[in-house]
Amino acid sequence: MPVKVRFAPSPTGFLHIGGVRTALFNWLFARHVGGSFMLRIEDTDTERSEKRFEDDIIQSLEWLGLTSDEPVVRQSERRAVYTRYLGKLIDERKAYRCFCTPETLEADQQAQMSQGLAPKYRGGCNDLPPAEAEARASREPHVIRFRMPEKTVTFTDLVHRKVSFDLRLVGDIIIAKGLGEPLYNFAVVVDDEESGITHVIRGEEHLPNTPKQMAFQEALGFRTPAYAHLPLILGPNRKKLSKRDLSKSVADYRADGYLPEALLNFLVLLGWHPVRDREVLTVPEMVEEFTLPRVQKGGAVWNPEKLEWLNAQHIKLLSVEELAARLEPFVPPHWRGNREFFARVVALEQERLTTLKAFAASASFFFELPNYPAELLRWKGTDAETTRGNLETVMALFKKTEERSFTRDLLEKPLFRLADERGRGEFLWPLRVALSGREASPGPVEIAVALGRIETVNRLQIAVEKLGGAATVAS
RNA sequence: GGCCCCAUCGUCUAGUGGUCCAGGACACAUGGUUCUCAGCCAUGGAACAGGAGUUCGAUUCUCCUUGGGGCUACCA
Repeated sequence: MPVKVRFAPSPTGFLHIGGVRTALFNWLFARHVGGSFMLRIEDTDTERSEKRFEDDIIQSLEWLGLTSDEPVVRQSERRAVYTRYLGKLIDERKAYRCFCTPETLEADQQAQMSQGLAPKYRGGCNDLPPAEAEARASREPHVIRFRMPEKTVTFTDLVHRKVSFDLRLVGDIIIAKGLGEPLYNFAVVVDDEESGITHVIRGEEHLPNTPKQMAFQEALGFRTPAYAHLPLILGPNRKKLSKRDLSKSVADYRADGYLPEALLNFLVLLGWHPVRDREVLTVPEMVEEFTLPRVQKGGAVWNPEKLEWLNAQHIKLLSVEELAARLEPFVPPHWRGNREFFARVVALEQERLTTLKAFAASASFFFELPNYPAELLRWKGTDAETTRGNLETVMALFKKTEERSFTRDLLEKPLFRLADERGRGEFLWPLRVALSGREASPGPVEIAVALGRIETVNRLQIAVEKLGGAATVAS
């Protein structure tokens, strides 16, 4: 049977990091073995499910490149199917209608827990004669309970190895609020069977659900897929990452200038490790190397610094053209007016960038005349006269340089000879500040070359004037 | 409370009985690199939770303790 996996989020919130990790591992597993991956929207809870969340999930997955090989399935569109199986279970006496009130149930549950018992249903509806139950069903609100077999279930989890649960402790759980309203555990089993899912890869919080779902499969005559429960992603407090820890959704990371491949790279390393120690991986490399047996058992704490570092690494991996294209949504349109110039700036900033978003702030001086106080031009208290003299010297040098010789190679030599004569700090610092207006920026020659001769001289002129020099050296 | 899962540097992890006085990455510290910041390079500190057992030999196997986590909904 061909391998088939699914990612089955419920649209009750924006797609978050934990969800992406589950989707990623499913997708990688499918790609690695040549199987298929599908998306199923688990919207059986009509109260909490919202269309905008579903849209966000689909769009985010698309941005990440974790796309479904098949049309998206929505549980809300499959009610008739669940109803049919529910009816079958009731007819076969494997499930029954329960008329107990939530209040009664909760009281009994409390009572059991205070006695140190595992709370389970003992309300008595399991003994109701079928005819009577059917009669009451038409006029009384009720739920449907599954007659849980009294036995221990043992199964082999692909990451945890052997796991076993005693179903006697679980009892007759509710599988639907009525014939038309199935609950999670039941709907999952039906859909996985009908979709031909061979491997269920999901978060470890579902481990206790597995034996229940296996009991349903047995009752319905379904096959049992292979299971792999992934370790949880933990917040700084070592608890399951919640929306509170991570007010950030995938869309937020996108807006903050993270690359999808960097986010994926970071996530794949949370609970999995390649055979070799190389950690910066492209998506094709992840597909190539991913295997389930190398998945970790313990939970992993989310650490944003490493994500930043990986993002910087992936930015460096991009070609200048590609990076320029990805930067588009993050910069004012007029910056991109001159494509050639924009590319030159991108090339300069590439190695110092950690996020796409940071580009606008650190590169703005290339596109707009910098505004800075005159004092900034003076290196460690060098007096204004000396500083101005140094700037005028550079300006003179640049002015007599031919346009075609205004390159990094040809400029560096004479400039550094001068810098050695005048003192590197005293000479280079004011030059760099004159061009960038910043305390921190790329090197002066690099900026000058990117800016071009005319604009460079122009900015030097402005700096000289700031230091009280006359605009004498006009050309 | 009950059931289940887990346990190597601060964090992510390598490690499947000897090759481990435990390796890599992030972060941190120090030094180097054309002024600055970043980057890059080098160096450094930093861990097998504890106790029994199995074994000639345990980070690796078993058990217990401790610690952490998940589940225990007419949520998923």
